[in-house]
Amino acid sequence: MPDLLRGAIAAALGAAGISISPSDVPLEHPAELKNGDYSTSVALKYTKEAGMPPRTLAEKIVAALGTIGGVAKIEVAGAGFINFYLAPSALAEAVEKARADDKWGSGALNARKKIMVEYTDPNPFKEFHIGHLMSNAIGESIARLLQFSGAEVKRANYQGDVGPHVAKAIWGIEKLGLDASDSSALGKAYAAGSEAYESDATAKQEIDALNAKVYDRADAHVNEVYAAGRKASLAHFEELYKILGTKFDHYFFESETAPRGVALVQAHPKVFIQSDGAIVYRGEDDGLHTRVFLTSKGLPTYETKELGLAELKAETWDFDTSITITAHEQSDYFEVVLAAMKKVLPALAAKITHISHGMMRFADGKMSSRTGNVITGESLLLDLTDAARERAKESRADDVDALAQAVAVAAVKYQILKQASGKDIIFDRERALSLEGDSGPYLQYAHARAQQVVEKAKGQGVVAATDAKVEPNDLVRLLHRFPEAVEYAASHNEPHLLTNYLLAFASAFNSWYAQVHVLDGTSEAAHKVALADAVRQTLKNGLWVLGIPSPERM
RNA sequence: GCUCCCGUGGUGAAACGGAUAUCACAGCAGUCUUCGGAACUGUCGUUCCAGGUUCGAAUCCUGGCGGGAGCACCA
Repeated sequence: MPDLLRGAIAAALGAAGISISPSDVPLEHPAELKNGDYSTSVALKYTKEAGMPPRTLAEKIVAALGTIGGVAKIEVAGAGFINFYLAPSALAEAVEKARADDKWGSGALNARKKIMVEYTDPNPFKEFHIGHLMSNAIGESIARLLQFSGAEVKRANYQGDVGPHVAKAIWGIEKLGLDASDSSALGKAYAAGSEAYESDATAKQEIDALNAKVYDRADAHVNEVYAAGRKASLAHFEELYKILGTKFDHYFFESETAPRGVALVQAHPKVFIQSDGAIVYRGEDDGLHTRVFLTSKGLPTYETKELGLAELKAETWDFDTSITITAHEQSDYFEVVLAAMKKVLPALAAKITHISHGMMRFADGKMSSRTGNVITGESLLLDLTDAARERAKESRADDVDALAQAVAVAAVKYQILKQASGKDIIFDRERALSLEGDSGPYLQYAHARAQQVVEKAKGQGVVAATDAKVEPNDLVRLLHRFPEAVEYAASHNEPHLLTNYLLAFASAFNSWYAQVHVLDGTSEAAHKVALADAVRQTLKNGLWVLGIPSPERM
């Protein structure tokens, strides 16, 4: 429909002596439903070229448009907008499509593209913190947006299993006599090592020595502790991915990318130069800043490993695009790495893009979990699950724990995905734990209601059927916008654009549901059940794209 | 100091340069066991400041003020 309208409008404008291509026709969904299903501001834009007032030009365009199939009414409104109102039959068709096709709304925007999405990226031996949770929520949703719009997607997770943080954790394990195979002890060990590194010169030397041993793998005991800790950490992360609904296709580790990166750096002595004993890339030539690639001790930094990662990714899968999702604080770093990569791996550098998300900031200073520790992604999820369990006990769900978990995931992901991903999130415990209003559970609840009324209709033998003669309401008009809402979000790699739509849509459903009685025993029930069924499937699709589970009862 | 990002009701957010700036929370007033109240209805209240571009600016440009991030051997 959008393309059809753009073409017709461009042709009508041509009749008024102005020639533009259909793709340049501004066409939008009016924010207010009373202003129609589609609207264009061409008459306002080209009023000068046409040499007539906007409304006069708009009238001329409308006259030239004549009638369009599927459009019931075209009118000039406001300063010179042209509004299009779809015919009941066209909207009824959308309802039927939504019911019949569980892929309804999936498009061809990224058809046949091969895209690798790298996100989450926690570090073994460290805790799964809130930044990882944010990266996971955003990355998973972008991966699904891409999939839903036709792309072949591979999910990648890149983890720092070597480097100073590992040495700090191993030092802590040894000093505190902790068990490396206990994932919950690793966070404590890292904290101890990290603190000692700053305050104790002897400890600093010991940790630096350990770091070298982790890289050269020559010390049998260190290797043993390292292997146990790494294994425990990774197994624990898998439990979290399962709860969050992410299944990675590829895992990359810094222990693999480091040697590749070093080889790349050493092979290009003109690009990576000596400076104060270190090997650096001078980003100033590209308007950036200098960054160290090999330390004066000869060890690779994150920058060098990133080069090796790019090469390793490309060997693993022949992608068209590789997207990396990280926190905003790494944006400048990433630009320098990309600039360097353009010099040594130009073809590959052109395929790599970076999306950054904001930081989680705390509304009231340091945030603590219920155990008094600094809040992590994991503790947040646990706290939310506990809060949700209280509600779940009074629900109609068969499995209270499963529901509590599904609601907790919805609550936390929604918080992250409701706003533009580049912006910081002000974390408010009360708000994050809230299961009402502008929240993930609100969307789930609307879905569960629709699901249950459809099931009940089946039990009563009511056969759903859309009646094209019924005057379309706001709910139907919003439903019709779903495919374009997904495409809009996908084209910007912005899940929040879909979240905003789903909230408005779920809200319209709840209002409608409060006003009408679906199973009222009359002949109109069939039409209403059909609409509820379309809402059910559409919310389910939308929640899937956000990476949020949609329980049938709650 | 330099670079980048951001300033929208009491709070948190939305708005491809378009229509009366939208939504939620909190507040206030209601719906009172309904096909599911994790819901619905009503109400109160907002674009940091000063210029500029435009038929039209929260949005673009310039200059302030305020906040955040980054800027050499961490990731």
